[in-house]
Order: sequence, then C-alpha cells, then structure tokens
Amino acid sequence: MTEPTLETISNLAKRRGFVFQSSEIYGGLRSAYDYGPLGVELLRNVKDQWWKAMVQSRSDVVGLDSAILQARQVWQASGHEEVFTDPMIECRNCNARLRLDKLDDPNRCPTCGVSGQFTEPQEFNLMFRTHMGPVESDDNMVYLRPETAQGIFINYENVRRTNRLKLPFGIAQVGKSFRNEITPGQFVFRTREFEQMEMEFFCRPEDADEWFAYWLDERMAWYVDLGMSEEKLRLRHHESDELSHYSSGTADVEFMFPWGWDELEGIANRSDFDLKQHSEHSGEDLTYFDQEANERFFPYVIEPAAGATRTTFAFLIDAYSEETVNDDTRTVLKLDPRLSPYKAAVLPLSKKAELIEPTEKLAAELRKRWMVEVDITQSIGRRYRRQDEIGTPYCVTVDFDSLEDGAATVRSRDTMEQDRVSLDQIPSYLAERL
RNA sequence: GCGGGUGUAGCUCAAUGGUAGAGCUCCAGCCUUCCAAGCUGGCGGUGAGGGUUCGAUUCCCUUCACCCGCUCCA
Repeated sequence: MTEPTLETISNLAKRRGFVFQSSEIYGGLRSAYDYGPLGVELLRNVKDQWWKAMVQSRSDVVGLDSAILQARQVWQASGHEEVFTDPMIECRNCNARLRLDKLDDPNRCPTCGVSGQFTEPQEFNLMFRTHMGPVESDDNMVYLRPETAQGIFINYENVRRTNRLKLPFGIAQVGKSFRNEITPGQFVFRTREFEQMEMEFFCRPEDADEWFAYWLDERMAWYVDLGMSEEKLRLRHHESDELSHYSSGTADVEFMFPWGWDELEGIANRSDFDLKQHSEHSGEDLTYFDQEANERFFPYVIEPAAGATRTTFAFLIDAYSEETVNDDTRTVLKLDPRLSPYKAAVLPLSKKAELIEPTEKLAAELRKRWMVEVDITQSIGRRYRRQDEIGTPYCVTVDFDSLEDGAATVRSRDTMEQDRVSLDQIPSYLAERL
C-alpha cells in the first residue's frame, strides 16, 4: 500500500477524536493539541507499556514523578539557563535563520554568501518562564521544566537512600515538558508542550559503554515488540560535533515519518555531568560510596529519553493501512491490541430492545477487564468499518440467534474472520487473544 | 520570527459583489440488518476582526491557524 500522508493521519486523528487543535473554537493556539477520547487512551496505553517495560517488570529501575516547577538553580546547574539561550540572526537576503555563535564570519551569510545583511541578534531562551506567588519579580521567576531528567537528578540521593539502591539502577519518569521551540510543526511531532518518557540509568563509569549498548538494544526491541515495523525504525549515532552539552555519546531511535526519518527517542551517555553539576551548585555530596571497593565516585548515567506524544503519533502512522476488498477500501488501524483504545466493541445486530439488553449485559461483563464500546447505530457492516478505523481488535455481534443459543459472533479486525462463541466463553476467548 | 503556500458543513469539493450547493459522514425513523445496502426526515458552513460598498464568502487591511523551508532534537 502507499504510505499515508501527514494529512491523511491528521484527518483521521481529528475525525475520530484522537487529537484536536487546542483552543479550536477561538481559532486555535499554535503548537498545542488536545487529546480526545481515543487519543487519550492510545497515549495512556503507550505510556503504560513503557512504564511496564521500564519499571514494573524490572528489578533495577524505580519510578518517580517530580514537580514541573523546580528551583531556578536546577536549571543554572544543569546548564539549561545558559545553553538553551541562543543568539539568533537572520539573513535579509536569503532568509536563512542562523545561530550567531556558530558562524565563522559573523558578517557573512554561509548560505547565500552575501555580507552585511544580518538582522540584529535576538536571544532565544527555550525555557518557558512564569512567576511563583502574587508578585511578578525577578526573585520569584521560575521555569517550566524543559526536560524531566533534572527532576530525577535532583532526587537521585533521596531515591537511592530511601530505597537502599545499589549500582547499577535506574529512575524513570513520565511527564510533561515545555520548550519554547522557535519552530514547532508537523502536527503533534514537535510541540511546545510535550510529554516525555525518560529513564536515567546510573552505573559505574567503566560499565557505561556496555550499558549504553544494552539500552540501545532494549529500546529498539520495545518498539518492535509493540508491533512497529522494523523497516521504519533505525538507529542513528550522533557525530561528535552534534552532541548535547551534557552528552559524551548519543544515538537516536528514528522512525520513518511521512516527511522522512525523524527522532522518537534519544539514548545518551550523560557521563557524570549532571550529578557533578548538582553537587557543585547545591553543595550536596552526590557521589556514590561503594562499600565493597571502599571507594567514592560519581556514577555515570545512560539516558533513554523518549517522546511519549511523538511515539504515540508514530504508532498511529505505522498502524494505518488501507485494504481494498471487493472494490471497497477498508481503513484499518492495525494497532497492537495492547495499544488499541478499545479492546472490543459489542454490537447488536439490530436496535430492537430484545437485543439491546443482552448487548449491554455482555458489555458490562467485558468492561470489568477492558475498554469496551457499544455501537448500535447503522448497519452492522458500517459499524465493523468504524471499529476497524479506530483499531478495535475484536467486535462481538449479538444477533437474534443469540437469544436462542446463548452465543455471539466474534469478528477479528485483521482477518475479518468470525467465530461463534458462547456468551460465557467470550471473556476467556478475548483474554487469550488480547 | 522570516519567506512561500493554504483556509467554504465533521470530511471531500462546488458556486457567487445580490437567498452559499452536492456527495460522503453523523443523528432520528422503517427494515430478523454479518462487512460502509435501501427509503424518509434532520443537524450543520464561508477561521476571526475591521474597511470599501446599498449589499462582501468574493475586493482591501489586520489577525489566527495549518502545511513546506530556515532552526531544533523528545
């Protein structure tokens, strides 16, 4: 099949209630999106799967949820206050947007070669600012966090001590971050408010390279396990000249988006940069004491940092497919059932009251375990297609025979095949397959 | 932010300086209805603000948003 365009996906997302433009009734707010009933389920499922894989199913990683608002010193220590501020200029001749500090000749445009056409430099700090308390002054200015990672570093010692953790161990966190991007875009891919899934894995410095390689494999496997096409995934290692200020090695997990390869997740070796910085700035000793070796040192940190919102978007794109059956095109979201917003839909063949009652009864039973939708409007074929389009893996159809034989038809999204299953067996039938 | 493109119903698309239409979707009704069937009816729109005009969706200005590029990186 042909790959879906960005427009195809954003149309589906909007039409079916996955994602809406923020503040739409007021004309929209740039770069902000709201997740509708289906989108919020999909996003949650992605985050839940990450949390399960990274925290709950492991003995060496614990979770954390730190505040979005943090002391300004955190961002001074981390380098964000300084490094996230870039002097930007523009060439009036060719409209190239450039970083002044990266130019060889501060007067000549490297894009078009024309000199003396630069605008005045403007400072861009990518962190959002607000004020704590009733008075707006420089004293109470705070930033909205531009990454969740620092919340982990500043709690490193708290978490380690209270949970008696020994190296190597990780601390994971899922949450919102904010960056005042100069250019947001590509639908929900780059937004100024976004959600991250980050884990900081602390280890002995000499083991860092090994753990870095381990987490690259581990993270790639996570996407594949959840059904993402391997040919649309790749790992790209950064050259030394494009490393972040904190990183001594970074690789990106990239996905083939409609506009090309782009990043889903960055896996970085942050070395001991962050703990050292916070030790210096806070005066707290954040070194690790190894009882056996009787030595004290700063752990190294391997960080798999994924974008929750863009990963969700990638799963949506990857799942999208169109199949032509009998001259009719069927749109199917082939999501892994673990990610599907609804696990099943219960559909009465007709709107007649005699069918509604057993339908609702069955749906209530299934809702004890899964997200289940009941749809009673329009023909059964149309309803199957609706569920296909939102990725519901199974539809259960209650018909007039059900009243006699106590069974219903279970129809599979991917194969369109049907099984007749007795009503009391349906939960276990679905459980086996979901 | 700058340059280019775009903006008519939920979606796809018509039309016009003089009452804005259609198809699909959606909703209600009929139909023992298993892969977008049919019939009847219904909801619903010129992104927002201002100007020119007797009259603006159409012309002009401003603004908002989206897409592409510069930039950035979860």
